[in-house]
Amino acid sequence: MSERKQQSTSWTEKREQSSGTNGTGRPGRSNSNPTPWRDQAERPSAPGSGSGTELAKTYDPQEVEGRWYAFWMEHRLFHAEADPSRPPFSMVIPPPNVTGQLHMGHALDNTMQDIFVRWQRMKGKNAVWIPGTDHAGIATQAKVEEELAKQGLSRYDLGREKFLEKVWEWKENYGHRIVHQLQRLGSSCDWERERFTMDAGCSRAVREVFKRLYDKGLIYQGDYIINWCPRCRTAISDIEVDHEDVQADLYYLRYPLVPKDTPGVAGGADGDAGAKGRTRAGVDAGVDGGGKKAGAQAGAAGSPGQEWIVVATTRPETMLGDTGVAVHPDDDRYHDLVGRQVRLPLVNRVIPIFADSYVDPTFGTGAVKVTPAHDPNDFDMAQRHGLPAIRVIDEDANMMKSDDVPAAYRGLSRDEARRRVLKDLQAQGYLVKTEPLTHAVGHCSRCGTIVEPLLSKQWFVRMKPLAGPALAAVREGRVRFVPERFTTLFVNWVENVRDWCISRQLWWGHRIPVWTCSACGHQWVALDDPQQCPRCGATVESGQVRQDPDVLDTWFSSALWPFSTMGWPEKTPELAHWYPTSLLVTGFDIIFFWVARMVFMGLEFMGDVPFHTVLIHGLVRDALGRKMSKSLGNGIDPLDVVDRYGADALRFTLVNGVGPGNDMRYVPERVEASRNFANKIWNATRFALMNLEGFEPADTDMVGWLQQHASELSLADRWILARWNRATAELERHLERFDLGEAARVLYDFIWDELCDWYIEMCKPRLYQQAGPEREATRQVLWFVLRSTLEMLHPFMPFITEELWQKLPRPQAATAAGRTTQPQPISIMIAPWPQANSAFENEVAEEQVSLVQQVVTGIRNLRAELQVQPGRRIPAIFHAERSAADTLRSAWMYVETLAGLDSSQVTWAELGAERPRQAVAAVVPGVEVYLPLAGLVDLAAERARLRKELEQAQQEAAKSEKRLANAGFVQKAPAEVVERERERLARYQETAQRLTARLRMLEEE
RNA sequence: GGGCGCAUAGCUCAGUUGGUUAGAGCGCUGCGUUCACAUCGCAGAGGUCGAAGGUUCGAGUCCUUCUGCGCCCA
Repeated sequence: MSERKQQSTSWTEKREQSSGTNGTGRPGRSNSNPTPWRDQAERPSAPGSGSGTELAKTYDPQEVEGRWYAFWMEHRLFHAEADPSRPPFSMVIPPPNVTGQLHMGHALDNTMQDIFVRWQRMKGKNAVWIPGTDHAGIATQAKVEEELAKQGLSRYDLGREKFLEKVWEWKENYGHRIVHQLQRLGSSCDWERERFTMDAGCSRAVREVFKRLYDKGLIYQGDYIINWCPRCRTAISDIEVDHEDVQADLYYLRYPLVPKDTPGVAGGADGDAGAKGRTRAGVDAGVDGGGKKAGAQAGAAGSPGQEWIVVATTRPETMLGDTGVAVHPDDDRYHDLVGRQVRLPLVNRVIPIFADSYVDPTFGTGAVKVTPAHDPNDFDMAQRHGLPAIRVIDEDANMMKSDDVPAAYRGLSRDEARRRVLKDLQAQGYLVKTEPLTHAVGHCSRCGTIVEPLLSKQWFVRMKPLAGPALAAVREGRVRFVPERFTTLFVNWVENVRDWCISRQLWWGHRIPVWTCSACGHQWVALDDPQQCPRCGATVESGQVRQDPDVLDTWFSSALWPFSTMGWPEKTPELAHWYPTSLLVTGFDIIFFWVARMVFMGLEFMGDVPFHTVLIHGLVRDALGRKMSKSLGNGIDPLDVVDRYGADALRFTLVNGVGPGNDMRYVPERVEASRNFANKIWNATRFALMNLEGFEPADTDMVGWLQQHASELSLADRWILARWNRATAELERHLERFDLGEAARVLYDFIWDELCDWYIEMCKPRLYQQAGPEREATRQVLWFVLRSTLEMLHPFMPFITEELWQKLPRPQAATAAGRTTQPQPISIMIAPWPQANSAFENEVAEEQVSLVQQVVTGIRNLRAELQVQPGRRIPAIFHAERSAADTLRSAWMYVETLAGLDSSQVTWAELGAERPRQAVAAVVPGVEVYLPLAGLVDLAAERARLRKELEQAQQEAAKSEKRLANAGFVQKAPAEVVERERERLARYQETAQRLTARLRMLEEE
């Protein structure tokens, strides 16, 4: 059953086979890692590269994505070797179910991880993202059993060994589907390190862990009540049970009391203890409780003078297994009855009435029947009071064919049994009444079948000793949850954790490594399959030494994932360098299943937490806000979305503007918006390339270049660098806080609003002018801003950014002339991460462009109101303060172009000069612009418009005045805030004043 | 019963150390095909930030209560 590694991707058929991890638990290191750096001259013509000016008018992701993924794989850019000389960054993937296929939850989870690992890689970290799948015991076994069923076969027909061969076969054939799907998203996992929870290495880790826990007494076997799924035919753990409200009935049953002094009833020894199907609860707890069995005759329901106790139950069929009736100790109604006995109808067993504070006196009659073998709470009570547990329901959820079950009910399904029991109880006068009741019923989280609580012999892990250190780690902040609110969820669960039932009655999984010798009774755990009993020498061959037939819960192996994937229990360089991992990204739904258990196991076996930060995200819901589910059929296949809009668009949609930890709805319009965004970047680059013909980027860093060329920069150039610098710093801040929603928004706004809508428009005049140092400077700025912005966007949209980045010119002269030792990266994936630098700050430029924007927008507004032809150049009259006039004159080219003015018909005057009459006006702080458009001006409309503006300005001014009139504000608020408020007031007052003047004038007409 | 989350423009959602005029996408209105982009551009309309109190000079943001919806645990 050796596991063969099938390294393959959707696109890279010819990729050389790497040794990978080959299931030995040691990541392969056969290939020396070829340097991912190459000189420009050696760079292969980029896939599909052509001259940039040939860029298509719209972006076609289908044509681009596969190529680049193949390129990355070919150059092993996802692969990392542990390099102690560089700071580490590591993540392990939450292993998807090997039978699964990609859904939106995976898409979100993996997009987030990919963003972080690509970001950290570009920052120069020794970054690795270890992928893999889990064997999904029940799910996978069920899949294969389904296949067999089509041929009319069951797994029992094949036998265990043959069946497992089938499962492995199935896994080899179909298990890579989800891996290919992850690759289509662009996931930059180190596929050479791909692992599977049942590969040799992980299996070794499982055995090692089992043995150490067993030897330490933290794993035990015992008869306890567990959750049994009759359809999966296995035990499942508490958290694999989903409680759903069900409309049901509450039945009130009358149990006749045994008369006080009936001889031969009290103290009857239970001669059947230990008989088949009957187990004494409390044995393991050390409580010495004797069962009671009476031989008295059943009394007829209608006997005169008969006393009763009425119990309420939702599961009347379980009454066959009742071994007691419980009431609350403080319940006065039943005080006298505690210690008495009842005779169980239909069964005739005599059982005691006892008091236990678990009982809720307000529920039903305040008296409950106790069925220890089929109810967890009853089981606990039985343990406390030493009552026997009698199993009456079997593994198929049918009534047991045992002496404990009256013959009439043996073999019936639990539902049928309920009907028959009720009928008989009613016939005999024991059914008092029935009430409707909505209550929570446990369902198997995998198949939805109603879970049957069963008393059963299973393996358990003691959780309390493991939970302590985990709590401490979280409380001390060694493991941090983001968003923080998930910490309490974790802590509450861990504080109340119960022992973990780890055995599963399946064939597919890690078989429990416990052997028992029937010759001498020895039981032991072995790391390697034994041939004989170490104590008496009895052999496996003889059939005297047997391995436990059950397998372990899949989550047992998943709990070891952060270190088993790195080669534990060997001491590997990977563990030394990359453990603890840096970040775990997952959904809140598996905090208990997986996150908590990894923390437990990591602390126990590695002596350290498995990760420092746990980033929790929400669910992807459908457009109506419903959970996506198979049964509803409302799931969206992420790959359909990728086919249609591209992986980049899907990725961006999944993170853009999503609040941390919040659920999100999948709305197709949002993907379209992201697709449009991709197209916007595509066309911005297309424009740049059309204007970068013959351009050679400077062979120094941008800060150095700026120092040398500052005087050649235009206002727009200085402005975009300042804005770029802000965006860069802000992006970094959000990424550091793990807030991808805000990070993506920063990129979106910067690229669309500032880079495309303003900078590209503003730099056109210079680009269209004759060659010279100024044009070259602008080309350098355009090139730099675009390229570095692509780099910052790359973690979010890896494909399109790579495609465009490759098409942009690179500083090739530098390397060719040997003037720098810094080689050029062959891929944006390993380009250095852009960093903000104070050299780019420029508040003056920002203020000046802000004025230009206000003036331009004001003029455009007037043009739109007056329906002036967009292409028509119009005259204007500027009244402006000195400084504003200076700014506008120096930025005249922008104003003229962007506002569509005819410069030969523009006149200037001081603010306050006589205002023109037949004109509309835009009023901006420090500037009034008049458009003398005789014939177009509707004075009534103009007055109405100005009045509205005046009203707004007055309102704002009033707000400021009020604030400043408040002594507390002036005294207590920071001086900076007060100063800003004063400026604000002055600005609005000035504007209001000028609007008033203008209005008065127009009203004189 | 306990805990958590959400409630902001017609719709879907951002808005974390409390501080200018609360933002985006989609939708809507008007105009527009001059060579980056109609998967586009320009301009615009649209919100008493669920309700009521409180803290504060100042609250969408912090506290309390309430209402409605959702989730988790018992």
